[in-house]
Amino acid sequence: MAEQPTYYITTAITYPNGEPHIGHAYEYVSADVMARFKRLDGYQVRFLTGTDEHGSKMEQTAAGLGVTAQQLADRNAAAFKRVDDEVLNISYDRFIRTTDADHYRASAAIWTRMREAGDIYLDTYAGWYSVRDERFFTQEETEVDASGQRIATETGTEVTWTEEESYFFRLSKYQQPLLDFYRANPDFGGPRSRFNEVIRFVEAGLDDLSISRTSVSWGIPVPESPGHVMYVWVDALTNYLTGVGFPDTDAEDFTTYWPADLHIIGKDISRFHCIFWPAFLMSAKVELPKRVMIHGFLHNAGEKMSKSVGNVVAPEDWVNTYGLDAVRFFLLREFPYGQDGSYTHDAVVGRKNSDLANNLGNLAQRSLSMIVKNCEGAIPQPGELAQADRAILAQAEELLEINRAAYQVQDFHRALERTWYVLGETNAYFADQAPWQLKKTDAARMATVLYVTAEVIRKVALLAQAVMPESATKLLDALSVPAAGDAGATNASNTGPRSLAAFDEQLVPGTPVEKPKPIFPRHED
RNA sequence: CCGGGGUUAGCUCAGUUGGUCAGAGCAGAGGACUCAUAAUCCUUUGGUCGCGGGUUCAAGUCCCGCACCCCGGACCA
Repeated sequence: MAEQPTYYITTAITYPNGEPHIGHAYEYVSADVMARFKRLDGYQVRFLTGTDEHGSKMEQTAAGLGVTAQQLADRNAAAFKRVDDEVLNISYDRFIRTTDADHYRASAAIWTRMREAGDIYLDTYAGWYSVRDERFFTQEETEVDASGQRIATETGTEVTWTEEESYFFRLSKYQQPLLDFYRANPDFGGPRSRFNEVIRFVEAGLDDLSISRTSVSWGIPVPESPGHVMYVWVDALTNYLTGVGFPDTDAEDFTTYWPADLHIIGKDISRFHCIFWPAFLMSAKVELPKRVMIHGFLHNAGEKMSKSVGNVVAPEDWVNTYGLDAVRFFLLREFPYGQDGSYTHDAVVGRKNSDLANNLGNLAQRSLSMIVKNCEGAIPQPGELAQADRAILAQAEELLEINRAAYQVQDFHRALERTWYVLGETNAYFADQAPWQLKKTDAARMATVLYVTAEVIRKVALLAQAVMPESATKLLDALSVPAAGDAGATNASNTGPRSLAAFDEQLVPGTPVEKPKPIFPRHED
C-alpha cells in the first residue's frame, strides 16, 4: 500500500459571486477526467475543488441583497457544489470552502510562517478609495467626471487618494529564486506559451505585494493584528494546503499528497498561481507544487460569453440537451487544452453523432449484435490471428501509452484524437473482414473477427471511462467485463478488470453476452 | 508603443531539424455493403498554405516588410 503512487490534483476554487457557466464546467470536467484517469491507472488520488468565499465583492453583493456575506456564500457555494454533484458527476474528494474552520487554521499558519521568515512587514497601501463602496480602485478603474471630480468608473462614486495601513509580502525578494525555479522546472507551467508570459513578467521585476486589508471585514483575520484581514489571494491559494491537512505537516494526509501534482486553473489567474503561490511557499518553507496547467476560455460561436450579450451557457442546459457524457467528451475532444475554444450547437452535435454514435456506438452495436446472434450469445473463441487481426490489435495496444503520455501533459485533445483514429481503423477492419459474409463461408474466421473487434472496443472503453464514466461503464457491461471499481470515481478503481492494469488482458471466450442496446444515441434536434 | 502567438481545403485544425508538405476529420458528390443507431466501407470534389520581397539547387517550413486577429505588458487618461 505504501508503494502505491499518489496524485494530488486541484481545480481553482471559484469565487461564487454568480451562477456556474460552461466555462466553470470545462475546468471541473477536465480536472475530473484527469483524476479519474489517474485512479484508473492505479494512483491513489486526492482531488480537491471548492469555493473562494472571502473578499470585498462578496461583502458588497451580500449587502446589496440584504443578506450577510456568510449567507450569500452558503447559498452560492451550494449552487456550485450542486453542479459538481448533480450535473457534471465530478469525483472530487473534498469540496473545500474558504470559510471552513480548518482553512482558517491553515491560513493563519502560512501567514505566521511567512512572517517568521521575515517576509511580511507593515507599510501603507495607497490608492483611490471610495467611501461609499468601501473599496479601493486602481488608477485604470477611475476617471475624472465633468466637474473635475475623480470617480470610480464602475460605480460612479467619488474616490479619494487614500493610504491604508497594510501588511506587505516581500515578493521582490523572490524574483531570482522564482526565475531559478522556472529554469530548473521547465514543465512547472503549461502550456509553454502561457508560462513564458509569466516568466517575462517576473523578469521585468516584482513589487512587494499588499496582503492585508483594513477596509474589508469579510476575510480571515491576520494573526495578532486586529483590524487586518488577509488579502483574499493569500487565503485562496492556501486552500490547496488546507486540503491535505496543513499545518499538520507530519500527518499522513500531508506527507502522502503534498506537494500537489497538478493545479488546474484558468488563464486569468496564472500570475497568482505561477508567481505569488510559489513565492509564498518558498517563504513558508513548504515544497512547491509540481505543475500548474493553464486552460483557455470557451467562447460561444467565437464571441466571449457575457451576461450583457446573453450568450452564457449553463452547464445544466447543455447536459439536458446533449447528455452529460457527450458534453464531457466534446469539451475535451474539441479544443486543444490550454487554448481558447469556440463552441456551437452544430459542433457539439457533430461530435456526438459522428464520434460517439457512429464511430464508437455503432461499432459496438453491430459487433455485439453479431456475437449474440451468431456465437451462441457469448464471447467467441478466436482462432489463429491473421495479419489484419494482429495489426488492428497492435494499434489498440499502443493506445495506453499514447494516452498516458498525453494525459501527463493534459493533452486531452490529442489522447482522444488518437483513440478515435484507431476506432476509425477498426471500422475499416470490420468492413474489410465483413464477418456477415464469413458467417456463410467460414464461421471460425467470423468468430475471430468478432472477437478482435470486441477486444479493441474493450480497450477503448477502459480508456474512455475517465472521460465518459457512465457510457463507458455501459459499454464494459455490454462486453460482460466483470464489474469492478467505479469508472475512476474513487480509488476503488485502482485495480481490477476495469482498471488500466487490465488493459493488456483479454476478453474471456465463452463469457455470456446480452443482446446489446444502443449506448450512444444520435442527437435529434 | 513593446513583446509573444496566429493567419493552411466550406468548417475545425495537423504539418518534426527546409527537399512526396500540399494533409486529416467533419460537411459535399459518386459507388459498395447490409452485421449495425439511415450507421459503416471505398472513391472523390475543394487550397497559388494572409500579402510582398529575400536566402537556397529546394520554403507553409528560414530572413525582412506589410495587413488582419488573439494574448500579455507599458504608457496616457
